[in-house]
Amino acid sequence: MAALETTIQRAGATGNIKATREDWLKLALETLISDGVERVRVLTLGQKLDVSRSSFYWYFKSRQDLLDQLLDYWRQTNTRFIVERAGRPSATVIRGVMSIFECWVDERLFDPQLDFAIRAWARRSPAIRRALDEADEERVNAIRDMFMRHGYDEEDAFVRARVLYFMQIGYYSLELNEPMSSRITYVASYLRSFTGKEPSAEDIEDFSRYVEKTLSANR
Amino acid sequence: MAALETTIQRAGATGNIKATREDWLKLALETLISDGVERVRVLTLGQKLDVSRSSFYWYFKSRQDLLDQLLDYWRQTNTRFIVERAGRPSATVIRGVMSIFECWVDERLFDPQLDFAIRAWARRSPAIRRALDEADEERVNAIRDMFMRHGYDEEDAFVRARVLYFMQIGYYSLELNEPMSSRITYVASYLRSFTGKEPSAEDIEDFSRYVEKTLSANR
DNA sequence: ATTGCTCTGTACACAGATGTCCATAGCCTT
DNA sequence: AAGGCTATGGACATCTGTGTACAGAGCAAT
Repeated sequence: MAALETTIQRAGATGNIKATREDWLKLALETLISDGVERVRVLTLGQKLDVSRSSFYWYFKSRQDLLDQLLDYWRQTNTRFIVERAGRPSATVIRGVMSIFECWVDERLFDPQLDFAIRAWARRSPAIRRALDEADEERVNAIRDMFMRHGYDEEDAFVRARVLYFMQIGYYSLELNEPMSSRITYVASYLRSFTGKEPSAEDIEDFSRYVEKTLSANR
Repeated sequence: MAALETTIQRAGATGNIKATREDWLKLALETLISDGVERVRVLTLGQKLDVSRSSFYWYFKSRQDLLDQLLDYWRQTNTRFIVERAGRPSATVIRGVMSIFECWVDERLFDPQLDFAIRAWARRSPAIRRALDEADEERVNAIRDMFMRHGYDEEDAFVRARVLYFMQIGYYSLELNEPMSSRITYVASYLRSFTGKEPSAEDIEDFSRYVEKTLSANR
């Protein structure tokens, strides 16, 4: 993502540039993800970029200004893909759930660490809280609708959507760092547990193929 | 909990006491729960207790010393009750799961906010990380064993334990603040989803009764 | 080569946090 | 009432962070 932008920026830069606006943003995002908002600090970022803080205040109005933009970035990524995947037509529920599972497998679709960082941030900022609540509701509703399209009644669809979504958020909360190979071992069990139906051998096979493809693409 | 201790302490106190060790600890715990470790600060706590920081350094070696004791408190609460509830004999899986559900209903058994605070803390402290991983594993294993006692094979039991536990952690991560009345509306659906079996009317009734009793006891 | 624009460094003011030192207030015992 | 001990207040040193002011470096266009 950033490599390209940075190159473009640097090429179009006019003069005496050590750190571009994108450098600051990118490092801030990485820091938000790995360490949380509290650690996104102008001083620290500047030290890492080996540039003084004036550079920052040239590009950004204040620290708050930067944080606002980090939130915007999140808004435009994580939720969008879940809703899109849940909305795709699918032949069976199993296939529908598999479609959503793709988000948990491919970090280009859903970045759990970023989501987690936002969640922590929301604990102490009402504005973030609001944005997050909206996102969560939008996601659960999209998953519920998928279940309903496959004939589950509204309550059951809602509960199953929650179980599926909350379970995944919970999984990320634990930060287990399991390799993908162990995670997919249990796919059949998860599908059975989430849908109440038995996945076919072909379902499992197709999903494994998708995971393989994704892993090599992200390498 | 704290009212009693505080009274005892104050009674036994010898002299010129404005803030007891327990006052500091209790406020620190509350702050940890509501705002996270980063906000557990000697200065801030002192201001709230209306006492200078020297008082703190009389009781505690350092801020770290205080934090260590907060972790100990957590160690001795949350995990213990989950394991205990999961280990109780139960006539059916449904009853077994209900037994664990009690922890999610009664904050005297499991304090989700505290657990969450520890989880956030673990992100930036390897020592906390280790303690938390151990606790998570212990909890999942206890739930898995419960499923196995009711005839689920090991893999299925393990996945169901994870779904149940992760789903709950995920639920807390979202911090929905739903009233208990809406939460119990879906109990039947959750039981069905978690066990793959149909709860009886009596099961649901008994659980509602338990919730009622707990709510009034915690009031 | 001069001018102008963009970006950077240095310095300053200020706020909030930790930890240490030491005098002493206030109760308890004798 | 005097002394002793516990707990507290206030001062000081130090560190980390934000934000502002301003001079000036370095390239680009003229």
